[in-house]
Amino acid sequence: MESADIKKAGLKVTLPRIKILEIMENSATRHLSAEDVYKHLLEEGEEVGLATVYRVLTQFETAGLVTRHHFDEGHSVFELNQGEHHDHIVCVKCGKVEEFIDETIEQRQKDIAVKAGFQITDHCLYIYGVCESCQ
Amino acid sequence: MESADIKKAGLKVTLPRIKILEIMENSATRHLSAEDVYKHLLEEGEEVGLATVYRVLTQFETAGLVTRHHFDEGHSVFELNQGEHHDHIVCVKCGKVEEFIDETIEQRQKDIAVKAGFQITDHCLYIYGVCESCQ
DNA sequence: TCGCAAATGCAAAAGATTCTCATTTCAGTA
DNA sequence: TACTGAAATGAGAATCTTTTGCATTTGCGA
Ligand SMILES: [Mn+2]
Ligand SMILES: [Mn+2]
Ligand SMILES: [Zn+2]
Ligand SMILES: [Zn+2]
Repeated sequence: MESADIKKAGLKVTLPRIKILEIMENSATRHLSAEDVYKHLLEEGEEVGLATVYRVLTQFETAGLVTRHHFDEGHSVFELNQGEHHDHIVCVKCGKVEEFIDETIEQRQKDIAVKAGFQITDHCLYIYGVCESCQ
Repeated sequence: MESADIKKAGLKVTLPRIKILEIMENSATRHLSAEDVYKHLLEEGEEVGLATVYRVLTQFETAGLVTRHHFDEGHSVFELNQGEHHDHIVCVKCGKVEEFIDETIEQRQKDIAVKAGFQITDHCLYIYGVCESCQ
């Protein structure tokens, strides 16, 4: 994930875009809100506006560089699209997020969509629960 | 679903609560936003504030009378808890929502949670796609 | 290096939801 | 049935997240 990917997406390679990509690559947590990204930028002393963060993340989403999630929190979170599709299990106490993929579930979803006459564009499965260390 | 259910939830049986319950029972669409409910109230000439609608829906959710969903729309939608748990397939063009339940998926989710050391509190599976009449 | 469309920062605006507080309405009791 | 206090409500202000308008800046191809 680098400047080349930004260019490939038909976007100009600008400092805010490079920085945002870097932050999403190097952050300790894979799933970041726009506000999270903005705070990282401030910490690094970058003069990037919050509006730009929102704009860039949306553009990256459109370009397929990141995925946007709506966990039960009232704001979007974004993650870099590296590796393949996966789903999420979220701790309702500490917010920890683990990822998983289950081929059986994936296949059943396709079957369900066919049966309902839908052409799938996307799907998301969120399991909420209490993680081991929060129990 | 009636006044008795409101009382059972430890809530006073008030006119706004009764009306909101009625609307959710009789609406043509099972899945309504707070704004939707509010509009129905206005149409019926009820003088109920939007803030009350939000308050009541949240209370109903806590009491287990309704379920809140976060489809990819930027606002919550609510549905009455009648019948059992189910998941949703949503048309990204017209917004139509169909419901389904798949025992295999339900079981796999439980297995996944156990493997991850989580105690499940809830889960939701949204399939997005284009419905038959929108293709 | 130049020119210009694309991108940005800032502030204002918008959309969804929550909160404050004065007033009203239930629900239990006399 | 009337009385009383706690719970609930309405209206508007406030909050939170996200988007937009616009003047200014910045990549990038010529
Ligand atoms: Mn993920
Ligand atoms: Mn439903
Ligand atoms: Zn936890
Ligand atoms: Zn449709």
